[in-house]
Amino acid sequence: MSKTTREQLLDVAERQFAERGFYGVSIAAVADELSLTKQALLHHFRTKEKLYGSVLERISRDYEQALNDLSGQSDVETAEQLTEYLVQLAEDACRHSARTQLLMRELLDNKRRAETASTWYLQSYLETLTNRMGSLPGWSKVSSARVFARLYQMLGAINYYAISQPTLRAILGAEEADAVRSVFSSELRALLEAPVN
Amino acid sequence: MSKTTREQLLDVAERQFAERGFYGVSIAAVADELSLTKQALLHHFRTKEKLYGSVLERISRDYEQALNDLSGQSDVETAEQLTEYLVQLAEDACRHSARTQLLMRELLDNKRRAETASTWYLQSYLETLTNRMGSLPGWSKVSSARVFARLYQMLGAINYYAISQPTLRAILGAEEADAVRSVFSSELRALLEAPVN
DNA sequence: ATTGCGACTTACCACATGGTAGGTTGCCCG
DNA sequence: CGGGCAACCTACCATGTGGTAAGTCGCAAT
Repeated sequence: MSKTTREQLLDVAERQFAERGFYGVSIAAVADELSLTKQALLHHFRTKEKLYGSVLERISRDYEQALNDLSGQSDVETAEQLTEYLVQLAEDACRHSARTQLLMRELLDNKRRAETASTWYLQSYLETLTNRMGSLPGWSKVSSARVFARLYQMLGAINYYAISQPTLRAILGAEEADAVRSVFSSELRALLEAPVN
Repeated sequence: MSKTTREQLLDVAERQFAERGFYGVSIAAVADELSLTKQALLHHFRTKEKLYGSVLERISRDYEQALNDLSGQSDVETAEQLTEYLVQLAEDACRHSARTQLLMRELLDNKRRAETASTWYLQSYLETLTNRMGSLPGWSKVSSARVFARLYQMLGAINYYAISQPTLRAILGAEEADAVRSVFSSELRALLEAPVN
């Protein structure tokens, strides 16, 4: 059985919002891509804001689930597990760059936007990761601010690189961009071995 | 003597584009903030795209100059100099977060946008930095792809953190956010001491 | 059979947008 | 004094936008 119309609308909206941002997308354009009228879209999502919110909600649900799946695997965390998780995260971020882009846009916009949907999901996600990193052997005696700063630097390195892919391909050329990509994970691992203060 | 109208328009446009993105800003709103009509704005910049381009151009000019200023100071680069430059960059990025936000938005958009203005500036900027990092003692025998990957990770950590400031303040609370900020530079320095492959 | 309802449609509207056309004003230069 | 020009202005317009109103159609339950 194929996807429901609602699901397909969310797919298209997610991609368009990622590419052009909230204001750059018209609901008519989203509906049009499925050969529907915009009123069909408005039937499923009463307003444009609601559509955008649903897209965000779906992403946050997926992320949270992915984190829970990984979380359940073992009680004690080793440095290797966290490292592998972040490496995996980087690869996912590059693969599903649309979602990464959308979340980056949300990060830029949510100062103005009152909705706290993504903020809340980010909150629990960040808390979980921070706690896991803080409970690592080397980090046990470090202040939570330092743990968080370091974690956020890693996330920044990953997400910034992910959304830069098209640009990098343009300014470095395809072969050099591929070369960078092939060593990115290993450089990320090296970063994670940086000394702890 | 005060700034020219054109300069003031660029100031306002820069801030609004940073806050709401290209599509989220109307030229009328920009002009209105200076108690002008939008036709006054259209007199100085013939189209909205041209206005946006001029904003980008001004930023790129400033960045390039800042890099040149630093570049002229000495011929040989030490690891400490590069470190201090990046630390300084991080502080500037947080202080002038509007510009950082605008450039991040441009990075997200320029896949669609044909203008290569920002891409070109990024290109020479990145080349310069990569060369400087590659000529450091520890990095001399490393492939350019690895040098670039590592550099880009640092830039990602810096810029991502800079644009996240408001969100972090919201989810961490003011005091914890300040605590993170006060240790950010020192954690950045630690990152730069990560082992070289 | 009839009712109800979800999934759509066409028709319409108020409004904001980017941009054009054609002034008016004031200042500098000959 | 007078021409020209930069820096604005009012008036206007075509287009696209999000959203409302009211209907059609098919199907499932009563």
